[in-house]
Amino acid sequence: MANDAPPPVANFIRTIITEDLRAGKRTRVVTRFPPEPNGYLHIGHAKSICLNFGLAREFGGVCHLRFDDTNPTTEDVEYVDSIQTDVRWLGFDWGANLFYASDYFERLYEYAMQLIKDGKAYVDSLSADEIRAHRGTLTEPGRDSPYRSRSVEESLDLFTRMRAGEFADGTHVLRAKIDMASPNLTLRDPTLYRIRHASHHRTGDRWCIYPLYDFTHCLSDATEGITHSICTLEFENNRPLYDWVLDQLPVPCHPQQIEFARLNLTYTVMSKRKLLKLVEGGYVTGWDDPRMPTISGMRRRGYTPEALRDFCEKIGVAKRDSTVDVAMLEHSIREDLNARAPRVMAVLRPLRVVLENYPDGQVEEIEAVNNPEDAAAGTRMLPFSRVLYVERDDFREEPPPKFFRLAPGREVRLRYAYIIKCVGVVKDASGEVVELRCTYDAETRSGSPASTRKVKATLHWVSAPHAIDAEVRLYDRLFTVEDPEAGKDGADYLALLNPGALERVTGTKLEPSLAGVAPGARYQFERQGYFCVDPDSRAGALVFNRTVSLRDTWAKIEQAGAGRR
RNA sequence: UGAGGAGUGGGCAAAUUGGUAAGCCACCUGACUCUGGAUCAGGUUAUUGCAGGUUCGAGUCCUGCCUCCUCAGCCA
Repeated sequence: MANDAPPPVANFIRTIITEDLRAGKRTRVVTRFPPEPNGYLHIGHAKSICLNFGLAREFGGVCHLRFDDTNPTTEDVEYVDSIQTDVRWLGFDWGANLFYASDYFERLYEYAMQLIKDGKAYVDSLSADEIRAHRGTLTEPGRDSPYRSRSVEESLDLFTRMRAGEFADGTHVLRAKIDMASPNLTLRDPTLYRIRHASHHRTGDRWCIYPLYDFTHCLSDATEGITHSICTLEFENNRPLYDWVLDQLPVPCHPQQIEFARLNLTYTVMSKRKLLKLVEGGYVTGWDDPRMPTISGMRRRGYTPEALRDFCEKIGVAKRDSTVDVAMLEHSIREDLNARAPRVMAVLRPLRVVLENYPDGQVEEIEAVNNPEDAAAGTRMLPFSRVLYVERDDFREEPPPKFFRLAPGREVRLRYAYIIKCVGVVKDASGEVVELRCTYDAETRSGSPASTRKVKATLHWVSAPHAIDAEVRLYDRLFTVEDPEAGKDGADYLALLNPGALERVTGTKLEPSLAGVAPGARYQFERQGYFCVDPDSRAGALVFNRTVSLRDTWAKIEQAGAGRR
């Protein structure tokens, strides 16, 4: 269970609940997270999960997990399984409070029958098109269906036969009898039930009529004794209907619906429909592709539940549409991993270095700190030898201003080891640098008394004969623009996918202590970023994902310089 | 041009409910540093959508206006 939460940030929902409790309007807090099992959860859901489970915990209440599974044609057990995995992974526990709207189908049916008997619902036999035509527009009232005045007996009979399977899809629906002239379109005799001869992932073929959201959700909430039914802004228009249904029926309680703004993040999309398309269209490798804003994708990428929870707390909760800078998310994961991830040496793009004055065949054991932020993490030994690899980016034949790293004639320190000096550059026929000839200063080994000399840079390195190979996958933002959905209807978002969002780097050289690490393990590759072992890893063929890079001041300087030129 | 919502620095988001604009992210300095990381110290961005009004005093109250979002599925 998550219990490391920082002091809560004030938000309007906490204020409402606090006031309800104080005034005696409520005596306890029961919330619910009600996903439809038609897709994988994403970071936007994480906000809702943290809100609902977080509020329940904060006020000593409970939070239910309830699947809103009323549309058999789009839902699947694959999704109900993944959702449970994700919520649990995020650190929340619904205890025995796992529910399905489909478990309430019989009760919902009885409620519907009651509504018909009370003259508050009727079976309409108009086609979908006709119903639409009768609905009116935003500025014009709708017209009553000719079937609206059907007798209670006839509606009862028809509804019973709908359930019995006597009619084809689309031939009849059950509608609430409210007001076809209401300025709120959701109140213009909303459809409550439709016929769907489809098999449901839980109820199989027992039903061929399925209740719609507006009828199901409020009654499920009331059935479970929910006190605060928290949902997103687009349901604001539906609140009067939520209340209407509950007001017509003998329900055990009347939960309060409260709406908040859903999460939007820069450089990604957050609609299940769009994410599904990325998966089905093969634009990504699956729901858990590390480029995806899904919980499973982020988990695979190396995000921690702690970081996600911290992020959700930091962004706050309000009623205004907003888009959070992805930098905020990156801050949360860096903060968490900085404190916990063991440091390790990994050279992504190796450049061979030969220490001309280092004895051939000699190998020293060098002690390295596992995590400077955590003394308890201890130290480990690294082999050091005459031939090493350093990062290609750490060498410039013609160093630009403010470049502190290696260049001909320059000295740098090799982390935990010696200060070396570049005395020669070896190039191949095409002029590319393939090797650096360097000398080392034997007096400067880390920890030795004579090692106080300062140099401007410290490089990570790996001993060539001891290094192990790995593939490293570097991820960048999924889209090239901040708001991929900005175009009308977000139609063209696929054209905005970032082709550089995934870069596979092979031939990466790692320190030997990494041999045999298990999928999921997280490390900081010194000076580069946080990485985790991908499940694609095989013995002798490790694959790492870059979760997030380290803050990179040099990259900023270099970029600013490029901009000036 | 119907109804319902929302407008606070570059991005999020508070403001004890009329008392003189928190915090986080980002950005910029400087210190420190065997990660150009982390940390520490400091700094720049706000006439709170606009215009009036009430008041000793308004982000908070009143009036008018502007902008943005949601709703015309037998999706949720």
